Amino acid sequence: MVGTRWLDADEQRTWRAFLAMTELLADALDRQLQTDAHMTHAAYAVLVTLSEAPGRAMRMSGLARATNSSQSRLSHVVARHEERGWVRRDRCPTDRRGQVAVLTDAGFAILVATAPGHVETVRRLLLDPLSQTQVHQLGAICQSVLAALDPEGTLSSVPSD
Amino acid sequence: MVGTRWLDADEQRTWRAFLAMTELLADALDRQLQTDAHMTHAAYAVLVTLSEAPGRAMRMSGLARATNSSQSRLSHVVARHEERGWVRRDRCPTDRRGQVAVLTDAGFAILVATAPGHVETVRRLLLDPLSQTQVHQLGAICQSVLAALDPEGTLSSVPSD
DNA sequence: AGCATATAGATGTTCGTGCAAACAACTAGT
DNA sequence: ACTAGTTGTTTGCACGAACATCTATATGCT
Repeated sequence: MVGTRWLDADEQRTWRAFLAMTELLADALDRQLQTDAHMTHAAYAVLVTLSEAPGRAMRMSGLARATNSSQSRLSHVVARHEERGWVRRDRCPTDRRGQVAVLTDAGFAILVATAPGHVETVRRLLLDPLSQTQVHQLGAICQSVLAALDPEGTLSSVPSD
Repeated sequence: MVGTRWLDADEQRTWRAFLAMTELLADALDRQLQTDAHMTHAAYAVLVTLSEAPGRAMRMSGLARATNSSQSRLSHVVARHEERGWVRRDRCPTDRRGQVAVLTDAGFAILVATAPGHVETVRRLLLDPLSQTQVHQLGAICQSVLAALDPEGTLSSVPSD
């Protein structure tokens, strides 16, 4: 390929700021969850998603999609949660290959204990520094990029309306 | 703590879209670099940063700061680069504790070969889906968040003017 | 029915990263 | 010079994540 469309100075700045921002933010959030709740962000996402599901239960594959996780990663994450007694695995009644991950009361309690600190961190590091207008702009921007990343809106978790 | 300021529906949507967007984007970029260049993003960042430094050389600690990496991570990354002959480690003339990482010609050649594909991916997945206005908005947003994450602008790499 | 193929999920290996510890060399105060 | 403390860097270890592989069940086709 001959003509690479390089980034101009402006795009360069935006891209690098974006990169630094997302890396530092992810690091900060991971560290918060790790030190306060001995948990990965992937692990936290599983608890949140289950807690919002009907019956606090979900098929493994659906849970994987909902948390933007590979099946392999989810399987490991749920295995760890099971060892801690936060999640239980039931056999799926309609498909004998399937497993249903169920959030236990202990798991829900952990989430209740963990969520405030996490939300507070998200607010402090991402939302508070922005004006309300910027928050809206950011929302629209993310939707646009998601549409490009995810051609056939597989993300039921992020409705656009 | 009694009063957690939970996210309202709007903030919730924005935050989750942001989360999904950054995760999917990072995954896509990592995969691109991995399959096309057998390289981590952290590894790529080191090559880029060195290539822009005077003499294509930089002290380890400065390189760590410039790439938003921990010293430990940088040490591992540079070790791998050294094995591949892309980077060389010289002793620092002014401080005998220090090491200077130097990009070799081979390393520079790899970067030249890798950059176009990477830039193309960044453009296709992030910049192209956005209007020019949105790119500017995103830039401003990132600067604001960075300021919060990084109280005393340690990031010389992202000037705000 | 019978076979190929696809899907759900688990497992093992390999690799990158964080953390804490180790060590060397610099700096400041005595 | 001597100690105390700090800084620059590397290293060992433990853990999470990606990828490929494997087993079991389901589905489609003839």
